[in-house]
Amino acid sequence: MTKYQKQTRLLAAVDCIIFGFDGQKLKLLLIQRGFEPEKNKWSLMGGFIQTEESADAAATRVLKKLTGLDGVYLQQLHAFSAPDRDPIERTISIAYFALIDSNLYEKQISDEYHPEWFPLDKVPDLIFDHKRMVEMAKENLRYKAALHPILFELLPPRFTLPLLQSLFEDVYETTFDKRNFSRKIISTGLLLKQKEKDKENSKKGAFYYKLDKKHYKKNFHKFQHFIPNPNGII
Amino acid sequence: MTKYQKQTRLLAAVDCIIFGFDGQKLKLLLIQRGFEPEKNKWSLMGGFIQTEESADAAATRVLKKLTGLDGVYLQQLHAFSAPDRDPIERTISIAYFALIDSNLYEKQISDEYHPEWFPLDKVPDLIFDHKRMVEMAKENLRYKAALHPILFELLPPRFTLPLLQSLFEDVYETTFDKRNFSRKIISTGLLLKQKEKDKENSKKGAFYYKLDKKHYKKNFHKFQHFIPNPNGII
DNA sequence: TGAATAATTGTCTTTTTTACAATTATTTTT
DNA sequence: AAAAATAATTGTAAAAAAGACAATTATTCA
Repeated sequence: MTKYQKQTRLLAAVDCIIFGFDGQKLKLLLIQRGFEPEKNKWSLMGGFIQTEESADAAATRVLKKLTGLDGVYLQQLHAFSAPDRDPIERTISIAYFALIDSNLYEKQISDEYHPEWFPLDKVPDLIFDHKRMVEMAKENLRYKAALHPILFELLPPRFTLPLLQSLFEDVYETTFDKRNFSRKIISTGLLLKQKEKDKENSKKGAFYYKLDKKHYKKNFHKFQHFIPNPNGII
Repeated sequence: MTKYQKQTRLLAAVDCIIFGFDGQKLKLLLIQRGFEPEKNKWSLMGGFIQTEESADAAATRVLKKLTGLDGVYLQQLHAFSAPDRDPIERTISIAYFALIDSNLYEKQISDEYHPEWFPLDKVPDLIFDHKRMVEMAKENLRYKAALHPILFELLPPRFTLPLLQSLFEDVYETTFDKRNFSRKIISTGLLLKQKEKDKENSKKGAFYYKLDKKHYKKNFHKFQHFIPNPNGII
């Protein structure tokens, strides 16, 4: 069989922009790079794509290695490929972003990397083009979360409306009217009201809600805008 | 300096999903692959990323090689990386999609590839995972065009409302009410009505419109949905 | 002059969005 | 036990956007 003889081979990596919400602020999980170049500088968690591994599989592996978590929301963001982005050797990096409930994350699992959570407005200098990756991920998160119910991935299974609203407000750096917010959220039909209340954060207590998984999957791709029904679903 | 000694190097390519509109139908520009494996099978136009070239640059180069066109709308779609996607040797492909006015394209430029335009509902079998790339590009085009004024990239500088509507109808495989469509389009403030009419396609003639470039750039990123103003612009 | 053709335009109804504040449940304090 | 404090919950009216629906207009051709 022929081969693609004359072409350049190069390294391929993945990097993960890991968003987490601790109930207060949206944060980013960063590590201290464990090897040269730029050893001990802050960095996104990443890794090289292995011989028999897709980029998706590599990102899943890398994410699990750092957080210990499976089944996390993870999606490809963008491939970064400037020839000089890694000074040692040409490397293409496929960036992914992940959304996790940061309460599930246990630091102990990967102490090897000295991971830390940073609020989005206090992200330190990052190696290579990781700053740009983070910027793009933030932009994409806002874009996507305006149309799809993905921010729930950052919350525990049971959450209150005030908590949900504070998450949205943090993501979009704005405030919403409580009445309008709850009406809009409830009208999506995605939430199931629970009988129990969270009594930890207020005297009156706030009802818990859960996602209605059936409607969640069915409605995930829905959106309306210029085109009333872009996917022909309704 | 250290090197990333133990890692696998692999091939990196780009593939272009080229959409064109000829005034009637949205079409896809495909080529007949010029080398083994799968020689003479239908394929997306693609090429390997060169040593000193980013993926964006490679996609631009490849697109120009086939169409002769510069300054075309081109955006990264997704990186495809299944280990066995190319049977000869492991290759990651970064897919891009392009939007061109197919009247600008001249077949002669690249007769080497025997390129042909195919309506979207008559796309032949394609090599490797190119079918999947096309599916994803169609989906992404619909998604994005519902929120951003990118379909204009498929039209000549002057176009009529009936032509614009037929393009939207073709992209979304549906029909729109003429009155509501024009009201909505005009209300974006993106169009400048011209004094001349197109008299070729009807007795009455239809007024030409042009894009208002200033508003186009300013409003490109705007959209409204769940979040009234996700980018804090207004 | 009339018929044919396709572009252009208007209104009413329904739905969605927005702006805005009083009431309720519970705990803490007096 | 009553009152105060705190935060959650709920309603309504006005404005804007979307949707349904058909008559009129400009032009060419017979």
